[in-house]
Amino acid sequence: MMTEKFLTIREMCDVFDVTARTLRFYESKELLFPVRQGQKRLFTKRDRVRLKLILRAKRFGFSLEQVRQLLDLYHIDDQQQTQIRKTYEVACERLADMQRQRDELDAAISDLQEQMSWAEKIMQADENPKQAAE
Amino acid sequence: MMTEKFLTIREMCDVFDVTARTLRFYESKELLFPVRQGQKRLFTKRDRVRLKLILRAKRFGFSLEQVRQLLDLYHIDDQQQTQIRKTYEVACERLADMQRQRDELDAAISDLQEQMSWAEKIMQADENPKQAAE
DNA sequence: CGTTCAACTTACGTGAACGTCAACTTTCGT
DNA sequence: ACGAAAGTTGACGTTCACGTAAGTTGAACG
Repeated sequence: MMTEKFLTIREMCDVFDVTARTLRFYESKELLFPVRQGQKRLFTKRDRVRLKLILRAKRFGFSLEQVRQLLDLYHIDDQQQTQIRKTYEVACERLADMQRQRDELDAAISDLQEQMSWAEKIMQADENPKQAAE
Repeated sequence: MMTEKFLTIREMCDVFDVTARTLRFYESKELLFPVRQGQKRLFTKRDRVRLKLILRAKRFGFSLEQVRQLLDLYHIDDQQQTQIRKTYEVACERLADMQRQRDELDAAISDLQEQMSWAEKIMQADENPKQAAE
């Protein structure tokens, strides 16, 4: 049997460590588009790719609405060509956001490391007290 | 006149582009500690440094509570030495978080750039149509 | 001295992102 | 065939991070 084409909601929950509520909520917000087998949802490969991106982007502080716009870029083939340009522009902005964010993150990491090495010195002096008072 | 030691709430709002409500809210959550002149708040250099970090960290998707813990590292000198070790450990975890996040961000940027260059090709073909139908 | 204006406190309201509970239907194993 | 398990749709509750309005206080200005 080839790699199963669809996942049930429970399988999705296990794989991505989210609740069923979350998946239904994302569907209601048009972030995911599971197909139906009768009443049940079946999540496709595309949904899995999208969910991965959603969770990732969330960790960067993007709102679901921002994520939704971004996701449009990942299924252009489903869309009209006329939409591509607009989507592309949105992507440009998001990309710029992300690059700015990476720069800031680098700066923040450097700052924190500096503070930490400073703290290390303090702790050293505390472990090995020669003259506590100045 | 030396660089003014304190800023009023309004000046803070202008400098950092936040509302007064936000500043009071952050104070109530023990993220900022403006001194009082009578009833009025005066924000110190330290508050300004902290606020900058708060706003930055928020953009990375950290909650205010996470930020509060992080901030403790930046005013060790105010604290008891006994606190340093715990604070240091928290900082280690946050640092790891941030590094993981940077890696993911790099990956996300690459992904997006790839999608965009793909979109560029589509748009090229659309501008310069030789054979629209396959 | 009255008022204007900024800042303050208190408190209720709001949007985003789900959690949780109730009341079904569908499916599966024995 | 039937009861448990899994899935579904409402609908209301909750937490976070503020917004907003109402009423108070204090300094400043004509």
